[in-house]
Amino acid sequence: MPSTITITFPDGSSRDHPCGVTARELAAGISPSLAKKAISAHVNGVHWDLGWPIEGDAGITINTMADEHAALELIRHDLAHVMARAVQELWPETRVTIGPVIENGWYYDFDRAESFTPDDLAIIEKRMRKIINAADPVRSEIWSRGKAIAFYRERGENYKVELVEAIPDGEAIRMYWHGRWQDLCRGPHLQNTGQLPGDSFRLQSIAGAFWRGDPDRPMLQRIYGIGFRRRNDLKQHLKMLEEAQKRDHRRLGKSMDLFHFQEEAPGMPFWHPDGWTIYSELRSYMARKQKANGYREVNTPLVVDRTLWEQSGHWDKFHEHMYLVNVDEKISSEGRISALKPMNCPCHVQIFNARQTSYRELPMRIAEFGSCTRYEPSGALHGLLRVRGFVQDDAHIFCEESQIEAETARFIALLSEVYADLGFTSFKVKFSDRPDIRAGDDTVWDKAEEALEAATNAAGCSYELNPGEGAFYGPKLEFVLTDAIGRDWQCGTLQVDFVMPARLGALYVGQDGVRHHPVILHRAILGSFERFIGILIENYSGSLPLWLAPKQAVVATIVSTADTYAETVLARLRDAGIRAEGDMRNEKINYKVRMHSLAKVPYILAVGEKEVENGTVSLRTLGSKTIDVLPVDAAVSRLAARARPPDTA
RNA sequence: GCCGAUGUAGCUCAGGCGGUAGAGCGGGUCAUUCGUAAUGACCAGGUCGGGGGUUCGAAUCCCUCCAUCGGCACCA
Repeated sequence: MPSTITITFPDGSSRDHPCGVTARELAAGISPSLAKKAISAHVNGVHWDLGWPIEGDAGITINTMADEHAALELIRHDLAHVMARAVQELWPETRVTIGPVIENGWYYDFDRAESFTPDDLAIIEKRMRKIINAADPVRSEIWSRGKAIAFYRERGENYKVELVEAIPDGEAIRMYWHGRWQDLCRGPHLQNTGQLPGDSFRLQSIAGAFWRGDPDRPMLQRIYGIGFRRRNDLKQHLKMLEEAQKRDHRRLGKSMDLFHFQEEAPGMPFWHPDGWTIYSELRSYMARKQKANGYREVNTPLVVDRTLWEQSGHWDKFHEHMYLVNVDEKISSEGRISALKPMNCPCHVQIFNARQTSYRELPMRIAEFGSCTRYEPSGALHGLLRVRGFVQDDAHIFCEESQIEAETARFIALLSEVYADLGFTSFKVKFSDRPDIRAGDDTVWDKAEEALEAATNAAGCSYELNPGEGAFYGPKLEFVLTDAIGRDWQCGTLQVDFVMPARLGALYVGQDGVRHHPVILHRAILGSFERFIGILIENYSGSLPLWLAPKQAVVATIVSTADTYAETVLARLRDAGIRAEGDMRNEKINYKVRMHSLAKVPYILAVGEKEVENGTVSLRTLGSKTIDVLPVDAAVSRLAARARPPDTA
């Protein structure tokens, strides 16, 4: 190790320092105020604790609270420690585990026999402020594994023992102290707890979480917090959450009278007329899009004998999540067990297998708006976003290996068009590769993953890796959309499958006259109509584009003498294919405008004495205060033109 | 499925240390005929999620089941 090292600052100036100098000392060398304001450093690009020694030549920047990224990271991380300390001070019997930074905040998992209550959160917050006010110094040391394990054993912190044991050889075991309170942590951290803003954080919720995500290990109690640099940022975030909750599709579904759920059929939506209108419009649109892109639509049975599911491998992996179907023994002596189909692929393969297919017919694209039913775990159900009964916009592309690339590009293009039409211009793409439990040997998986990866790259589609999350029969691309409060949901998917064709005996005759297994591309664009509509409602806050709006226009009378005229206007709109309704109630126009605006009806056509006299309507557009007075013909043709679905416009 | 919370009128919610329930919106009726985000009055609506227990008496306390919400786990 050299005795002196060269430190270079962002302005390009550099100086020699003794090896092992800390960023805190460097900051102090610049100015006392910087030493006080400093929160951390970046040393050769690595986020660095002010107290860690620097042991080689380095470029360094000193961070203060003005450096947003570093500041938020530290604030949230230190708040996690301060919260854990507060909890252990209040309830010393609590064992601590882990507490990472997450988006907007942090969580910490605790093991404690008694449950935390919502009231406890305020108590913990108060204690945290006390710790912040104490401005206790933060320091760290690197310990040997043996010393750390002994330390935690003695204190009964068994989870920490397990964590220390799991740290790979050669990685430092760093021990941190916030005042006298100790935690195992990679760091970095702030200089002292007093650097934390005491008014810009909040404990949000308590939840259960399995230790190490393993359902066979103990259930811990997780406390979530959010933290920011300034009180205003916190307030803004809370306000945003509140606004987001108003967009929740479950809430809008109720207030807009689109659908409901009830105890007798958990996870199975009852679609009301207006909700079903959205559904039907979307389905017609998808049918046209797919037809125009070379898909043939089919329909397959809802109830299928278990032998088919055994053959496909779904029985083995998912039979606990399948609805089994049988009939009264007095009526049937067959004794067969069938299942409601949880997915469509084996059925589509039956259609493929029903006759001999030539390579000339490939790629063969078979689509179905397939009704599927899955017994999802009760805790997974979530409005329309996770249901037990749903319809997939499913299709299977039977093709040769050489066609994977072109078909992938074609699919991604189609999906992008559809998403853009539906208001989603940006979306996440995840690449999920082989899971631990899977069908097919590794050579098949190598081939499938390589093919999908190459095809995705060739299509110019960037993605993030999602290791081990593929389907049991093949790797998949997931097209992910986000709900009102930022939760991710897989909607579209593309899966490359070399396994199912062999299992289900799918064959085509190649150019060489020999039979081959085709490759199956499993794909969906929306995923399920249910989930997609849920996201769609949230994305538009219920104000759907005109072509999807259940009620496109309301003709509202101002005086009852306009009733007859309103009826004729209404008839004209309906003749033009507009979903219009009349409001001839004995109410003031103010009331009607308010009511239909709240119901998010895109157009209100008000008619009173003037309109009757001139053959006009007063057209009011949702979200706008201006009113167009125009002849009925003009209004009808304007609405009709605007109401055309994007693929027919 | 697991941890925790919640469940009162169509909706949003108040109340309830045990003595059989309230508001606002919505709905109905009547009056009002009004010009772009709430006209007024009156009326009807609830076995307080289901079942069981304690009690003279349970919406309120206890047990249990169901559903929902927030997470975790799961997601073909």
